Amino acid sequence: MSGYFGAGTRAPESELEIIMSDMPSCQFESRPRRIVIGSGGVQADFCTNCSVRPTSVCSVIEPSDISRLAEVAVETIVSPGRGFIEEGAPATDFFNVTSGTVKLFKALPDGRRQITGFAAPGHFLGLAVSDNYAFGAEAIDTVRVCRFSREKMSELLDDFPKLERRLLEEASNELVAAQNQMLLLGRKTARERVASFLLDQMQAGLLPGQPPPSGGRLHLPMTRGDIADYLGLTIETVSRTLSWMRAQGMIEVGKGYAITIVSTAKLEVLAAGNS
Amino acid sequence: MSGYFGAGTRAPESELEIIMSDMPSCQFESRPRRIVIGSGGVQADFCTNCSVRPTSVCSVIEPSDISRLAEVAVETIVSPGRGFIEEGAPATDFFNVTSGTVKLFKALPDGRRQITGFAAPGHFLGLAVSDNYAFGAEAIDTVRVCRFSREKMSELLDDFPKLERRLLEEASNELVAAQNQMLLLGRKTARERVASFLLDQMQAGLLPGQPPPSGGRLHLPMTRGDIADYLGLTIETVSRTLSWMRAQGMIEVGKGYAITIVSTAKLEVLAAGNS
DNA sequence: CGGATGGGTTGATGTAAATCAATGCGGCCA
DNA sequence: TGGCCGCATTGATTTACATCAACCCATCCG
Repeated sequence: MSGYFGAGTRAPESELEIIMSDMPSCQFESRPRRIVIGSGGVQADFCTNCSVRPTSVCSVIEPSDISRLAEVAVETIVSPGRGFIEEGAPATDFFNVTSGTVKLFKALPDGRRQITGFAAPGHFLGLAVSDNYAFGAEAIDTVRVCRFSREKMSELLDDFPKLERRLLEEASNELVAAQNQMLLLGRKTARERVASFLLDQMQAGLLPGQPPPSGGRLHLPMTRGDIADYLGLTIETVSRTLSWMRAQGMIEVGKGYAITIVSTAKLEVLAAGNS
Repeated sequence: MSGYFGAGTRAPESELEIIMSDMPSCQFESRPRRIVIGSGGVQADFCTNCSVRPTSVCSVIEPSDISRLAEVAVETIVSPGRGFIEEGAPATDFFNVTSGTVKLFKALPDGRRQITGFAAPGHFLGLAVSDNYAFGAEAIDTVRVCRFSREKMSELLDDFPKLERRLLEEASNELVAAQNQMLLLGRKTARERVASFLLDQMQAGLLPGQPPPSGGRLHLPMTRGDIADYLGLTIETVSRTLSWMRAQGMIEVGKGYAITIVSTAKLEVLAAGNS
């Protein structure tokens, strides 16, 4: 019930920081090593030239006000496997994904993990009511994010009412996705889950800002383990189900992360529940 | 991407309508029979005296502007088992629950159902990006809701910026709840799910506007079937799990809808994953 | 080069929860 | 009053998926 965008505390920033994968393991680094590239003034075209601006929340800021945005945004590069939001940690920042794919997740004390979503370029991260993040976030491939402190975000919201409406739209979209995922997790079979997932991924690939997926060719950046944690299954079940779909002539499973959808229709029948 | 609060079309309303349970079955009634009580002018204290105003989104409207609210709100009574939002139907209205409990759900073509949440008094309903509802809503017990057309809600949002921020807070809260539920549905065992549910229900009962739950006494308005559909289980598993918890001395299962929580600690250990 | 490591597939086996089934109970109404 | 219906509980059986395990194939690196 208290202030929604509570003011966080954070030292002044420069333009570009990099969260390096300087350790072989994937452990979380809550105080990332920062490499500041450039210093002093802000490039005027920093946000103007942003590739995801047309599809992100930033699109509601008029070109004339874009410098306001560039002033408070800090671009950060996160290397694969590295976390940049820790579940339960103080929520100091908001993020906007500008390239790469992020996995969002919650975990139980014993390590069981549920991925609650994948964030593609243009996705806004960090909406949280409490002063702590309700979920963790980790880069799947190399990820670039734009970071805003809660403090500065709050100022922006005061000055640009459109931004608030856009965030509400964003939140509502996520809510709809979350409801779909609850239906999937609570009531769908393994085959239905995987089919739904593949169709969703294809749909996501059709959105602007992504490489055009010609044919039914998908390039999934996440591992089988990630897919399993997203669908509430095990790695083995995901693998077996994909093999089964291949045997049914629904998909082709390429080497690495490539999957080709051969029959959208068959997958849709499956996903809808005609198991 | 189009207008968020699209303007719906709706005939002028009066103050009170009742969606009757005039049929023994529970089938959905998309065109409810309306019984208008009173006519003409609007009571000035309609919203002022609203019991849930302090805890609902309406609280951000200043007392001086409260008449604006009363002008566009229509109170509706929904009898038990009756639906008032149909999944997929055109999203014409927003709702604010003022008494009773509502179940929100999504369904698969073959009838499998997932309850995505229960809405208690003060809860705001109807956030949807598209022009169609993404979920259905049905009264569990006798429910009173305040209804706003999208059209009029849109006007309110333009005039009261605070309302927008409050809605964002509401949406974010729901998002956090949805993420918790995804973790539950994807990764928790039946016992963990039921334990989490009971603790959540106790927590919800402690919030203002609800009858004070003295002791660990809960009065769950929903059936075992509803609980099962919420937790992604079957009726039998819910029943067996409750019986097991009773045998463990964690709870007492009273007649009807009463459950008493004997050991919060034991339930918390269970819910956290120490199955 | 050779061994370690991480990701993936496939097979054998186990099990938690679903399904099938019987019974009890309270409310409703003909 | 008796029969029906919805809801709940409990038992027997089945099953979809998890678990355990073996193996392949890259990539990495000493």
